[in-house]
Amino acid sequence: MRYAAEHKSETRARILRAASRRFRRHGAEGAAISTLMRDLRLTHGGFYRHFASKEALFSEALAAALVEVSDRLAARADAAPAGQKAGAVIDAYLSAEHCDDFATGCPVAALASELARHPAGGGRVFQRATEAHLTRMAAYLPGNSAASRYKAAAILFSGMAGTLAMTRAERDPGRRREMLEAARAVYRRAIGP
Amino acid sequence: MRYAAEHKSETRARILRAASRRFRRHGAEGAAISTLMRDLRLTHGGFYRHFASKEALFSEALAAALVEVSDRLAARADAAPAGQKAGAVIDAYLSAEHCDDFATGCPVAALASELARHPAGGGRVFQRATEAHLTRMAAYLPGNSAASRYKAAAILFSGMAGTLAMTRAERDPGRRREMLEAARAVYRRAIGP
DNA sequence: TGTACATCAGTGAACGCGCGTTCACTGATGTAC
DNA sequence: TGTACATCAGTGAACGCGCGTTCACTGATGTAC
Repeated sequence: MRYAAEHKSETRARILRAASRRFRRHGAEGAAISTLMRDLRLTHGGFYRHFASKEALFSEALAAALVEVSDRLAARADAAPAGQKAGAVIDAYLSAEHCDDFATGCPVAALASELARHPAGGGRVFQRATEAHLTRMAAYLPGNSAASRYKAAAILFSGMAGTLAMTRAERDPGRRREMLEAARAVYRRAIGP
Repeated sequence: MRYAAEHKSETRARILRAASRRFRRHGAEGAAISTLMRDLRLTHGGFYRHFASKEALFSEALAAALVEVSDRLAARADAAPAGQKAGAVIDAYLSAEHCDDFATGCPVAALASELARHPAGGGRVFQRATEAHLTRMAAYLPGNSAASRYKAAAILFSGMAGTLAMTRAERDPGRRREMLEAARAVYRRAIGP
C-alpha cells in the first residue's frame, strides 16, 4: 500500500514520540522495539524504514525529550515576572508533577547514569540539544558573563536531575513531597543573586 | 571437592566485590553473570550457591558499594580540621579521581536513574545503606536539627551525584575539570553556614 | 584404624526466552508511454 | 484513456545471539559406625 507523502514522516514522528516516553519510563534496555511498534499498531519489521537502529532511535528520542522539557520550562520562566524567572524554573523542575511523571519528564533525570555509558549520551544530537537547553536556561540566571551563567546552569540542572532521580527512588509519597520542598528551597537559595 | 569452612564466604565476598565494580561500570543490565564468574575463574553455574538471583546480587552489591564510598568520604572528613569537614567531603566527591573512576566510585552517580526503576533501588538493603550514609554525612553539615541536617545531606548528595554523572558524559577532559571545579565552588557555597 | 556414606562448592551442558536485525513479500498508488 | 511497470511503507517469519536459571554430576573431605 502506497501512502500519502506526509504519511511516512507522521509515522516516524509517532514512533519517536512513543519511544521518547518508553525510554524515559523503562530505560534504554527496558523498551523493546517489538512492543513499541505493537502499541502503535505496527509490526517491528517496519521500524527499519524509519530508523537505522535502536541506538539511533534512542539518541533522537533523548534529544526530542530534552527539547520538549526545555520548551516547557522556558514557558514557565517567560510567564514569571522579571527577577523570579529562575525560581519559576526551579519550582517547575522540582514540582510534584514532574517527580511523578517519568514518561514525559526530563530525560536527564530519567536516564542520567545511562548517558555516561551509552554512546548516545555523547552523541552529537543529544549533546547539541543539551547545549541549547543550558544556553536557554542560562539566560534566566544571574552571573557576570555568559560563560559563568552557562556553567551555573549546567551545575543547577545536573544537580536537580540527580535530586529528582533520587526522590523518585523514595517510596513514601509524603517524604517525596518533603524532599522536593526542601530541594526547591536549597536550589533557589543557591542561585540567589 | 570439599573446601575449608571460610572458603565459601570468601568466594561470596569475591563475587560481591567484582559485581559491585562491574555494575557501576556497565550498569545493571550490562554486567552478565557468566562473564563475571569467568573473570573470577569460576563457572556461572556455581553462582547460585551464593546468591538467590542476579537481582539479589545487584541489591547487595549496590549497598556494599555505598558503604565503601561512605567510609572513604568519612575518612576524608575526619582528617580535615573542624569547620572544613563538609568542604573536604565535597572536594573528595567532586574530585577528578572520583569522576574518572566509575568502577569504585559512588553507586548513586553510576546508577542513579536505574535506582528509581529497579526494585533493588527501593530494596531494604540499599535503602538502609543510603540512610546510614546520609546520617553519617549529615553530621558534617550545619543545621539546627538532625532532621534538617539529614535533609540537607540528601539534597547535597543527590545533587552532587547528578552533577558527577553529567560531568562523566562530557567527552572533553578539560571541560570536565572546569565543570568539577565550578561545581565544588557551588556546592561549597550552598552548604555555607 | 578402617570402611561406607553424606555433604556441598563448583562444573558445564542445556533450556527457554526476549530481543535486534534481516529479508522476501504484499499491494495500493504514482509514473511512463 | 488505458496498460505495464516501478515504488516503497508496512508485514511477519526467521536468524542469531546473549543471558538468567536449572540440573545432573564430580570429587575431596567430614562423619558415623
